[in-house]
Amino acid sequence: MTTISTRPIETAAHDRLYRQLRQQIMVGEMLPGQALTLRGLAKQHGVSMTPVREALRRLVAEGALTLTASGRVSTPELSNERIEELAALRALIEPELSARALPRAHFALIDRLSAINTANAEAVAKQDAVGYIRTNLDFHRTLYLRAQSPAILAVAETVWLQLGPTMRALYGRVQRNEPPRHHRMILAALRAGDEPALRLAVRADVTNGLRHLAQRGW
Amino acid sequence: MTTISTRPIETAAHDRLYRQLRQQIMVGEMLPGQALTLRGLAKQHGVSMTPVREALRRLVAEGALTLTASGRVSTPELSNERIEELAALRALIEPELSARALPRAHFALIDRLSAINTANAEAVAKQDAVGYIRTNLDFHRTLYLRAQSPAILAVAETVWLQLGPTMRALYGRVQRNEPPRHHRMILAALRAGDEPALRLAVRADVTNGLRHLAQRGW
DNA sequence: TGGCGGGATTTGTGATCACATTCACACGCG
DNA sequence: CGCGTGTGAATGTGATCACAAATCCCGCCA
Repeated sequence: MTTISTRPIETAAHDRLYRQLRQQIMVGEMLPGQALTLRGLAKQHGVSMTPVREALRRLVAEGALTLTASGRVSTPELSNERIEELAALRALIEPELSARALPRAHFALIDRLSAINTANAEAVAKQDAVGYIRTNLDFHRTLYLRAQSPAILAVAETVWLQLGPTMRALYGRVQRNEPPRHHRMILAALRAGDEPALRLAVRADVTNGLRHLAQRGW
Repeated sequence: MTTISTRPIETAAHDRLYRQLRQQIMVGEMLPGQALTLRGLAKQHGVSMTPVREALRRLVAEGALTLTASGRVSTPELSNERIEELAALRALIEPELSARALPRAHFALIDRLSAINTANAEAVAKQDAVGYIRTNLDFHRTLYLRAQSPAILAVAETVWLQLGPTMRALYGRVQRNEPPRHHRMILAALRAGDEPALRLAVRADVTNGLRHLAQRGW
């Protein structure tokens, strides 16, 4: 409407919108079942329906959003079975990523992980659900980036994305009083260079958080 | 242009196009590096650019197609490292799927798997690369469907999709003279109800086919 | 009072157009 | 003869419009 510069120097509008929504979904800023409309998002972001459509289509393809029979999109309300599957995927993939990262995990990385863990503790203290999820995922992503395995990491992030709204709904009501205890075990295994222990710690960390989800009556 | 029925009774145009392209890519009907244009596909399928855009965006999101910096889409030319990662993902995920399917794998299923294997052998005899890939994937999918784990199966299919063009490029030049020998081991393990053997056979089958890919100079 | 029917509104889908960038190819200079 | 360069074609992006289906909501009838 205002500026008709169809291809800005930076990134395309649909791509910016995609990234923004993806981030919001992954860290749990949206609750399960929240509806999104093309015109609503378009007006909200000052663009036309076209880029919104592309961004949503992309997110639906990744499982970040679900599509009703009539084409409406909303954040997913996961069934118990689906949560179990996603937890199983995390338990399969993330130990592998951590093992691949291990040979390249030096002191500087472990220090950064510790710092993220501290920020996580602060989010816990402030009862900040979104902050908790974000720092938790940051912890894992920072470690896995060292694996130099972008394709595997992408799958892991897709799983996180699908769990985003559900994680928020859970962590929003479960009273937490400390950061994940398994994070310390992960750090210890990294320092020791102990791959079996690392795999176990990562698997425990990943399945522990999600065990609670499936137990509640979703 | 002709029929202005924006929402047909069946499925949306972009969805039909998506499925068709996805199938073509997965079974290796397209070679790596093949370029796809919006207007070209639109004209080819008798629709406007809009549904084509959505179908392509979706396929790109799934990794079935890659996006150049200027927004052009083409089938991926995978690096050695990426092939290794995708093979590792298959090796992680598919044994799990087979193990989940095992308790529900009765005679009827094993018979169907044998039939698919026979069709696979015919494809080998006819030097039909696409037929080989299709029956091979059918073998795996038919087994995994019994796992009743749609989220995990979806991830596996996404991996297959990413490997599609590359598999074609490989199987098109490697002379095969028999169906995968591991398929018989899978069937034997299913009949015996032996989960460890099944996991091993599936892992071997999955990594065996792709080991050749990484060895060639991609 | 509760469910149901019908009209108004909302919403997704597809087509078409304008525009800027990118690509391809051939021409011309060194 | 090789290589950069410029021009025209091809391509992706975004906006806008028309249309039909889905949804919502309010009033009516049992």
